[in-house]
Amino acid sequence: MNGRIRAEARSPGDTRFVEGAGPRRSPRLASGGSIREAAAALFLEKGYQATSLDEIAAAARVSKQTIYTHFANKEELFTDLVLGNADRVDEFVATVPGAVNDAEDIEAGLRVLARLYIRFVVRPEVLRLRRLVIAEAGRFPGLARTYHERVPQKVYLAFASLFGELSDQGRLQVEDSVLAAHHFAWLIIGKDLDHGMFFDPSIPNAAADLDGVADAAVRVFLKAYAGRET
Amino acid sequence: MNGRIRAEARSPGDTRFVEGAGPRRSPRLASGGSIREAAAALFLEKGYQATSLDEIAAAARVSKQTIYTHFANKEELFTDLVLGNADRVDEFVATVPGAVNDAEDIEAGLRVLARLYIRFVVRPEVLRLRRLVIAEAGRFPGLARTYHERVPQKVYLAFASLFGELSDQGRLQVEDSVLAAHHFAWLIIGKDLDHGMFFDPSIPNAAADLDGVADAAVRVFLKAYAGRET
DNA sequence: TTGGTACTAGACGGATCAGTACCGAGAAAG
DNA sequence: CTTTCTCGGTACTGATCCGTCTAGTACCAA
Repeated sequence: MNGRIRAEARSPGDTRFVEGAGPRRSPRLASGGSIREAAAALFLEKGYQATSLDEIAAAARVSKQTIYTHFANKEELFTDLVLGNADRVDEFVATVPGAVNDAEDIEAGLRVLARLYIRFVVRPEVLRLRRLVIAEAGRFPGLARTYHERVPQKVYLAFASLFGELSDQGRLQVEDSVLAAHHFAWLIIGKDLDHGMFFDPSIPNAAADLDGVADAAVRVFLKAYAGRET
Repeated sequence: MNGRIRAEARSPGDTRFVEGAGPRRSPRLASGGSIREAAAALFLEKGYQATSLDEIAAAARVSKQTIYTHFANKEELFTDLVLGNADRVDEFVATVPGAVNDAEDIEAGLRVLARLYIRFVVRPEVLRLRRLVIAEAGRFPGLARTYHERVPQKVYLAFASLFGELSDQGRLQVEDSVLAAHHFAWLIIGKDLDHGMFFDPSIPNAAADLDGVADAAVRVFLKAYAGRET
């Protein structure tokens, strides 16, 4: 059912065999990566409980025993996946200061930032990972806390620090920069994030005009927080 | 392990027996309610998969067979619970128009509304139900859609209709009332709802100044959408 | 050659769980 | 009193699944 060519054409254990179409199985000890990939795909699609290790092993074209040589148990494989993919926010967070400072005025800069932000959040992998973590927050509360610190919180704090600087420069009028960061974030992503939690993220909101949503959020934000621009 | 008195003091099948402290089991065919209660408590605490029908039966002081006379299977019991508790939004939605119209000015009215709203959303039962639905959105996409329509969407639309009226009266300046409704909603609940998804809702955000958050949201909203007050 | 490592394939233990079957005890109706 | 219905208690079936274990193969280094 997996559409594999391998089973009938290959003698068992022959690692040098090159697949007809698929990539060659990298020899020796490189299985960790393919296990991670297969586990990610299955966990994100079906959830933690509904994904069996046998399925993961089959999808990774690896025996179950091999999984247990790389990971202690199912839980460790799961947390490794969640936290491994969590670091991808850093790419976005790094662009936050520059997005505004490189722009001509605050409004243009925030618009750029807002558009980057909503596009980052609305991606199916991000939505699915968030959903997965929320779903297992009861079973793995520590993982949920860590994920929240490493992903959403990190973004809020980056916004807060940016707004603090802009306020010091008089380009914004912000009293509580963390509160302003939350206002900025949720004005932008509230609607689409909510949608992504309840509906299948792979067919994203057809009627979603991401740029329009981002621009409208910036407009509201600046009405409340605009300072005197140079 | 359930701390029950019943097992040792009661001969099996004696329905007339009155429990030491608990309420008397209502005779004949009234078990539907207690099953629902027990299922709700367990599903909301542990999730769908992790809750077994044996647990529900034990908690409801009912045999497993009795569950199957009231519900076709586990899935039906689950959807019944989710949709049954979903109708509690109506109490809130009904107060939306009055909250503003009964107030002296728009700002006071929106403040009342915002405080009601955040208090409604932040309740542990609401957060847990939302988390449960999101967690099972993959397995029960139809249920997730229905829940979203009956709960969050209903609130957004109530806000939108209110803002549309207020705009017609010149008391607000709103072009897209649905967009304004989302802005209003997420300014208020974004931060705490996010927190409630990742952390245990039973120990709610200790540092949460709900009134302060609501008032700040209203301030931002009105900077962007205020009309000319009479 | 020898030994160690990484791997496959498959079976198995032990446990959980949804759903069914069966029995006996009450309760209500005739 | 008898029949019929509801219900609790419990055992059972069939299935799934984690994690372990065994047997055997391929590769590499000493």
